Amino acid sequence: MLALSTRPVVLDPHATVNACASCDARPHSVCNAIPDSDLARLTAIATVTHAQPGTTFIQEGDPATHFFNISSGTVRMYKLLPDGRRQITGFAGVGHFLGLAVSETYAFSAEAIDTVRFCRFSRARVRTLLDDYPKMEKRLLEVASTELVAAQDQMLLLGRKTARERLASFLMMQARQGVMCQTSRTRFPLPMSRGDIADYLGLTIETVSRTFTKLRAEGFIDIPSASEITIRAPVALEGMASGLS
Amino acid sequence: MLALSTRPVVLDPHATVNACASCDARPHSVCNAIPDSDLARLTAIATVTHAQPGTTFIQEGDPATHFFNISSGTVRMYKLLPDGRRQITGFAGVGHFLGLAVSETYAFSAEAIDTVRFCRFSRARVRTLLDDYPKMEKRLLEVASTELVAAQDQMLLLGRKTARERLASFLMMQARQGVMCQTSRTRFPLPMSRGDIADYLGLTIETVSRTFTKLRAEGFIDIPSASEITIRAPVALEGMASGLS
DNA sequence: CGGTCACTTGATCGTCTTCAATACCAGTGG
DNA sequence: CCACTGGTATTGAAGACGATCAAGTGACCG
Repeated sequence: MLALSTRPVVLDPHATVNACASCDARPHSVCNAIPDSDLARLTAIATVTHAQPGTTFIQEGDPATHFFNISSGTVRMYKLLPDGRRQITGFAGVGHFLGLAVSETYAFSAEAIDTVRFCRFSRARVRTLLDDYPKMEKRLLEVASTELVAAQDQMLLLGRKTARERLASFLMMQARQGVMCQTSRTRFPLPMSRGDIADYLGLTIETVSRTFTKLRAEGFIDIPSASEITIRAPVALEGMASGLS
Repeated sequence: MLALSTRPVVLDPHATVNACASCDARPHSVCNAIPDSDLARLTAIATVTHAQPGTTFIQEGDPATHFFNISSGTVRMYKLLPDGRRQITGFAGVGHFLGLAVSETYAFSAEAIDTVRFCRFSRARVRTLLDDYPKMEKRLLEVASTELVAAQDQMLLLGRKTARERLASFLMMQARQGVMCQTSRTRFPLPMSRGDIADYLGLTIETVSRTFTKLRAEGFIDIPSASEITIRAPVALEGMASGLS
């Protein structure tokens, strides 16, 4: 439950020539379904954009006009109840594809946590692109299926796990996906605040903080700074995450 | 949290000639992406099957060899923690497509609640079918996207709503999708038990029962029998469901 | 009828929330 | 260099919502 930032200030688009070819996100993204030779077509419909920390660039309920593809930074996706209660449905990093939906409006909001670079595609244009590249449609289906599985895991977490188990699950998840860009296998940054973590795990800031402190006191983790974590007992934490505590 | 039924007794498959053409589920299902003229191809790879109440026909962790398409009855999908805590991730009815996943194993289990009729398709065969019918792939992507949106709603419910709000959300959801097959717009059956509802909403049986009783005492609903509900104040309940209580 | 099973209701308990105070940290300006 | 500020994180004490434990009710069925 957190205060909201102001509405999306529009961002600073700048045209780019064949940006897709040199995009950092390409290897991790659905874009790799399009062969290098045809990359110009993708570049043609993409608008490269930045969002400053705290900027809302997708607003739940707004007409769903664009798709987004994150090329750097971290995004939080969330839904709100009228009284301000917030549920973060996921964090999106490099290569993540946002905006998949049948509905005419976005089903969630998305905010930049740190500075985020991303590509924006008009839905209509992507649709025509998809017709020519069934492989890309296959990739999207894969992505959607994978997210669905992750969503089911999250339901198990939110519905049935204790605060301790939730934190352990969260940390192991971060550790797993952090490995790619980390030197140390056990130490990684947490780009999001305690409030974000709380709203992602269905807890309060205080419970998150207390549970972190306890896990540290018990020797499972270390907390060099508020936004950095070291895993001390990965196996034990993995067990805890899956409910064997 | 409920006791588990025994492992899947295998079911009674019986070959059928062009079953798909007369299938009740077809209008509601992804199958309708395949033109009537080519329906024989679909029938050729489908195996029509029944499952008795309580039968587990998909087991989390088993090799994911088949897709399923429900033609009648209701199914519960769920995940378990090692100590038996259960989270029901969804109920699947007529036309629902199960088994979408990239992974080599099923991410959830599925059990028949009442007697369920469904078609079973080998994944490999469906894959080749998809290559010939890109329209079907599009439909699958739509289905996956829709489920993803529903999953996000469920995360909001599990992470941030009160017991009261969860029950209200659940009832309105049932009412919405029940309308299709119901005569009365306000009265509908609940095929699932209190235990199922509890495990779907992240509550206990007792809390579900108490909350139902309270909602009835307050005049929002009526409970003609344990497995039937009448909505008395749909607008108020809808508000409650979205957190305006 | 007696037995089973699901559901309901009641009393107590515990985990997480809420409310409140304090600590910490980075940035700013005296 | 240090005081001041605003924001975030931590810690403590009290409270509440839902869980747990336990008993009671009712329906269905042999």
